[in-house]
Amino acid sequence: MHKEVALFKALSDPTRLRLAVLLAIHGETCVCHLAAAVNEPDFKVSRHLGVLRSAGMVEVRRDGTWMYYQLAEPRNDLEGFLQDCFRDRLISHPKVREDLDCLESAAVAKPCKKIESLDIRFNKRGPS
Amino acid sequence: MHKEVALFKALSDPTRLRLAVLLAIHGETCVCHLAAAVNEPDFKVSRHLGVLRSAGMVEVRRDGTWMYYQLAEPRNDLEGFLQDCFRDRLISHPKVREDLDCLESAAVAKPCKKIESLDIRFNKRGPS
DNA sequence: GATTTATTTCGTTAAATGGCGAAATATAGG
DNA sequence: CCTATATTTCGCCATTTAACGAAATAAATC
Repeated sequence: MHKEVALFKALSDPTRLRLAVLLAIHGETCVCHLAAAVNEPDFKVSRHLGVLRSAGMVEVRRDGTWMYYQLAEPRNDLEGFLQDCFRDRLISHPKVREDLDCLESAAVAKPCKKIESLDIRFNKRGPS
Repeated sequence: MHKEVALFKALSDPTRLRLAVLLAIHGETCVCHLAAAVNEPDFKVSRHLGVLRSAGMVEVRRDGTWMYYQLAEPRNDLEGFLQDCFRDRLISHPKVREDLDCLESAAVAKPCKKIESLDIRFNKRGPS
């Protein structure tokens, strides 16, 4: 049951849980915006994302200087439900709503380049 | 989200996860049988059960010198699903099956008193 | 009082976390 | 091409937290 233990351990830190919930609700997001959302230094958020990645919970994609993280495809019922739960239930949690507001503000104040161009092309807000 | 973090932290140890799964499948069980099931010393199992209790995952009932633990009633969707998942999915996990075999052997070798009398009265195996 | 079961305490060891600075990676400008 | 800048990650160390083993303690029974 090493895999299940690793999954629970990855979610057993408040910052990591907040990051996982944000990714579940908001979708693909760059590190700097996540850092603004949870109000923690970049290097700390980066390290926590690394832990989530080691547990197989998130995937990362590079675009220029930015690294975009998103939840990985669920590998079993447990992971699938947790993602559903994060997206559908925890969205009403006060702390999550607060984080989402900070994320939105950060995305408006300093939109990442690639996303910005997407905004222009498709006339809608990008994933980050 | 302290409560969710505490829940995940409680399940982020291999021994505790095994104990939680055993309780989900087998129902109310005394400490000595749980210790035999996971093949760990009593004091260690007792401590881990204490952690699960602090997280609100399990309840305890005293009967003579025995302490009977069982999963607490789920307080939300997350806890409810996890219990369902433990009971219905992880039952096929090799380690869990092995633990269940050890639990069964221990219950037969040294049945607890109260349960033994229940066996006689109802002519079926008790919860432990 | 002795025995059984379970929990707690204490000291040690291992692991996780956080902060700071440096190093990688990529972009932009001259 | 070189430098400057922005974003992210890594290395190192200090601090905190968690887990373990052995013995001591508590609670109930015989």
